[in-house]
Amino acid sequence: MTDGNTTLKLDDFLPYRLSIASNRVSSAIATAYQALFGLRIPEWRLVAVIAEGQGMTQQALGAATRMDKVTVSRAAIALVERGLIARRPNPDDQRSHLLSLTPAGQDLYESVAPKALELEARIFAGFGAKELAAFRAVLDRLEASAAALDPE
Amino acid sequence: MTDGNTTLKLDDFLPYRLSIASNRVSSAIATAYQALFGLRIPEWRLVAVIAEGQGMTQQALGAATRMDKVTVSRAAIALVERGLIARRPNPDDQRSHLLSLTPAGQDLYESVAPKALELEARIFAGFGAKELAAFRAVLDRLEASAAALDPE
DNA sequence: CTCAACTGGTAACAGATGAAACTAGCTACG
DNA sequence: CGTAGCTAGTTTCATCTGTTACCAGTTGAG
Repeated sequence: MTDGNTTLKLDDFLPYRLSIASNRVSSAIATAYQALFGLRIPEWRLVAVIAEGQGMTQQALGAATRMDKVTVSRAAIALVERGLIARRPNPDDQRSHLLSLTPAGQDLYESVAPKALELEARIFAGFGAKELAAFRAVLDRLEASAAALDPE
Repeated sequence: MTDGNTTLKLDDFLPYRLSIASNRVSSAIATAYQALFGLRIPEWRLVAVIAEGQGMTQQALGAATRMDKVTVSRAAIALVERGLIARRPNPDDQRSHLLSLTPAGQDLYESVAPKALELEARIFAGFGAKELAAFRAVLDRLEASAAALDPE
């Protein structure tokens, strides 16, 4: 070491670790979904949320999935094209549609969901319940505090 | 609830939470670096690693930062253009260069590093040391187990 | 009414990122 | 040596994601 100043080991920098870990996990999941169901992450997220609450607008879906409205729009179009979701006109607002799963979409969801849980279990295997709960809690607070800093 | 089947609340799905939190944090950091120093994340990562170990090849930098060699190449070119790093020929291998910080790069690093730590502190404010250590440990194991699943 | 400001959704555009193709240099084995 | 196969780095191309611009429809003030 030739410098006598502030040093920052990248490996000790938490935002970096977080980013790496998250990218690895996302990539593993994306690969699996793509291979198993031909779904990309935004599409799968939409399916999951619509399955819990049929008849939502894209607006609501964007809020629920934290995705941009553009991303939601594209995913929705792709899912309609594949016959996995259907759009009903919204009687309260001509501009928007209410999205719900078609029978095919419902079927897909029912095979995707267990697979998702299994994948999650495999990735998070070897962690204790308390450990995971703590991890989740940190993520939640982190999400809030980072959002507060970034006025985007 | 009208279905009697497996349900998966997206909000309970850890990979999703992880991805959201990570994106928020990365975005906050990217915004800050861009505004303060005109650096993008890959560039800043390179600076940080080169500062710890001058005279590395891009190959080595890629391994250290977990970034693609293309990303490293682009970041290196951008940093050279700005006069923040210099490339020396590698006497052992004509194909590769050894990268090190210029005085300007060193200066920049010395003002970036404290700022980075401060940002990290702010984002992770309100967490206990033990909590953070546990969080870090989970990230580490996660990184490994996700990488193992994704043969990419 | 009707006009201005606003919102849901899409399209067009731009930036970031990774995979594949390519170039130049290295290494090994005949 | 010389040629086949490999590696460091760059370029090219496709893909993903978000910002901006835009259109149709809605709401509220007058």
